[in-house]
Amino acid sequence: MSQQLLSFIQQSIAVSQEEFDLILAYFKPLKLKKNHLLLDYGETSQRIFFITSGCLRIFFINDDGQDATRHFAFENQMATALVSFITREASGEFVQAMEETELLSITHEDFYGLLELLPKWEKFYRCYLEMAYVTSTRRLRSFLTLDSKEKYQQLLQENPRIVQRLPNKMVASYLNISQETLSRLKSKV
Amino acid sequence: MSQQLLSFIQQSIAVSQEEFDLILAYFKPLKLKKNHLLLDYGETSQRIFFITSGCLRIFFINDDGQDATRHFAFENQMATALVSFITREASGEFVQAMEETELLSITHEDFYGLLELLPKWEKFYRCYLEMAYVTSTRRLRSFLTLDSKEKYQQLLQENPRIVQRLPNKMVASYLNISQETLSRLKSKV
DNA sequence: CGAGGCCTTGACCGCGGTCAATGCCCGTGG
DNA sequence: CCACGGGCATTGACCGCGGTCAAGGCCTCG
Repeated sequence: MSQQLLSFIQQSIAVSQEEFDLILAYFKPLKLKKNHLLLDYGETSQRIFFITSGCLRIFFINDDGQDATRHFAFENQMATALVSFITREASGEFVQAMEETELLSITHEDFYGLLELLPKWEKFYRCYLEMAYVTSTRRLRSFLTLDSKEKYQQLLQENPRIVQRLPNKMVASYLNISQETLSRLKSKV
Repeated sequence: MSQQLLSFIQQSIAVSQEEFDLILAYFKPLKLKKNHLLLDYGETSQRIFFITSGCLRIFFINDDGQDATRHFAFENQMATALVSFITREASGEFVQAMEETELLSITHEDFYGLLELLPKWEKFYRCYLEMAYVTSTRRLRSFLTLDSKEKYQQLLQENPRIVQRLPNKMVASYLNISQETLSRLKSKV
């Protein structure tokens, strides 16, 4: 598990063994059952998670009680309700385990503490934010320019794992279309 | 003009006069006429801009030739086609001056060079990315959970400047609704 | 074996887009 | 200074994508 985290970090920065030990000390392992809610509406996101196995889902719920999925994160990815994590305000996002999931979690305080302690952690976080921003903007673009069929086809091409691994209901929520529409789309192609 | 940039930087980090002189040396002033296209489709975003007066618009064009506005940036804000700026890939986004606009521009090379030269520039950029991410995700959320009327009302509340200062056509493009729909919405409320 | 959740399919409908006509404002040139 | 033309806003008529509601079948898990 810690090996996975090391590899993930080394995608952005080089760290020595001592530096990694320092970092790792702040991460606590956690094991979740399927459907466990890690963060509820109105709570402030106090931790960021590195997933070693399983899958997390980050989603909104709108006024009618419909949910809209903002993001799926799988093993070897980092995730949280990032807006609340950054702003320290109550979250409009939920975080939930889609499967039995194992992760390493670090608190906001320790994470930002590392930014002071270890200058290269700034770079690590910056790289993470760059990727998160790129992902978010690509997603924004797909909603601004594609119809539901095109969104589904793009998802199949760029992120087939989501379609393969998760129930239709969740895929529909990710594309922001109804389950029925997704079902009809699939039967056509 | 340089005073505006200094204030902007000092919102995230404290800089000495020498540090600011070092930074400022990389920024070149530029004056644009209304409608000038700063970045065209397929070009790679080579510069990031600090606006001292005027307004920039960052937008996509979809297959039917319709445009969808991702962002408006006004005086005392920084902007660019950030995805292309980060990834160094050809941009799917356009950047255009909405009004006569004056700005300070720095190249990608110099901007990333400063990250090495000046450790606190990492923090400045990180804070900028945090804000950009929060803005982008809030916007994503509004598309995932609101209908056109709600989007317009939210815009009126959170960013009235856009409605006051820009033509309807541009406001509609920002909300990703047709000009006609926006016109009907306005006449009702 | 029963119950509940998920997927599929059909019928219906409403939001918002498209097309078209008209009016208004404004910049440009004769 | 006025005449003209082009871009923008408004309004009406129409329509299609995709949502909602409902019924039925299937699979999973207790």
